[in-house]
Amino acid sequence: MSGGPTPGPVPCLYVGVTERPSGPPAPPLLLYVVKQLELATRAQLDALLRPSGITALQYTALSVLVRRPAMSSADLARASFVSAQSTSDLVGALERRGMIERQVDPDSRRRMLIRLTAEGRAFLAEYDPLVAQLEERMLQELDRGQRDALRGYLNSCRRSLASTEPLARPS
Amino acid sequence: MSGGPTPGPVPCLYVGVTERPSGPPAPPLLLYVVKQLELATRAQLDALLRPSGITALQYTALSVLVRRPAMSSADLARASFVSAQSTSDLVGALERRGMIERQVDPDSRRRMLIRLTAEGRAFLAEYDPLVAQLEERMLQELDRGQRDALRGYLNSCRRSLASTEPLARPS
DNA sequence: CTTATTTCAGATGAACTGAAATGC
DNA sequence: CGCATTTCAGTTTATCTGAAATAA
Repeated sequence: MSGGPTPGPVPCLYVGVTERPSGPPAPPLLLYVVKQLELATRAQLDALLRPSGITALQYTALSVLVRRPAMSSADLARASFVSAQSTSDLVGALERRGMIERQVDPDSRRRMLIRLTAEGRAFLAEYDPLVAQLEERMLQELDRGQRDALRGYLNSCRRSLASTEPLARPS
Repeated sequence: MSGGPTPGPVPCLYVGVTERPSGPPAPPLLLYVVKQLELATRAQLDALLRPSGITALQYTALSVLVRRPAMSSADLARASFVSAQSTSDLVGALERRGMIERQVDPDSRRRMLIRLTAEGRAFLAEYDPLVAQLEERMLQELDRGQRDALRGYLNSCRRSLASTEPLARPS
């Protein structure tokens, strides 16, 4: 607080999210809109994948790993903005499911490099069209230029948040 | 799968996320980029709010409630793409913290209408500048027109996903 | 000795489903 | 009775922190 208790009437503030004296109401924070969208996409991706027993998180991890062979669990953590402990669990689950296999990095016997198995690739091949369809549905109102712009803006936001944050070390 | 086991070499697929024969690698799914951005924002919002004991989720709920007085818990659930049970917990926590108070809807004695308390408004007033600063940092590379475009695209995506989904009933 | 990677154990937050009570 | 709202109880998923073992 900054100016005392102000117990009775509403303190009238002119910034961000709190109330304004008149005029158009403040739009929701983009932070909030992003969260909502993530919630909606995850719910639908989960529903889509439920019969397979693979979670949305595991699927997105596979979709990253297929493009970047020979990552370690720690690499994946850095790429995903989460702790190494979190990805360790995730990678363990995918390994038990036979979707990936790991072998010791010849350059460092402490690291385990991840590779998709044939089963993992087959799984992605099976679900890829459905996921692409979900993404298409999400983007249905946007043309090609708008989609590219959206991608660029989202990456810009991610980069800006990562730049001053210790969680995101770009390896 | 569609054409057999293909055990040895990698099945070569031309859609979405799986590998292509050559050319530029497929960009990450926007679904994934959105998730990453949400993770980054929530981590930072949580860090920012940690001293207050209010979670990022609780804060965003307050930021919605300040703009929409006299909502019920069920209204908030519909506005947030989550189940009524989830918001019930959230609203209960905010009530115990003294941020909101509820009173029976005169039009329906089953409904409880939510109002921010003076304490809740003071809390938002205190943290609003910090949250606005976080949002500003996220958007630092984007000019006004790009920010408006981003907001519009995100809302379009959310709408498109909601339109065919039973979770989102527009009240 | 320090650092990075992996992993185990426990805690927490935040969603879900199912079920029950209440009011319209 | 049917439907909406709230809430209780239990479960699941996905993060976190702390701590330990291993390797460079």
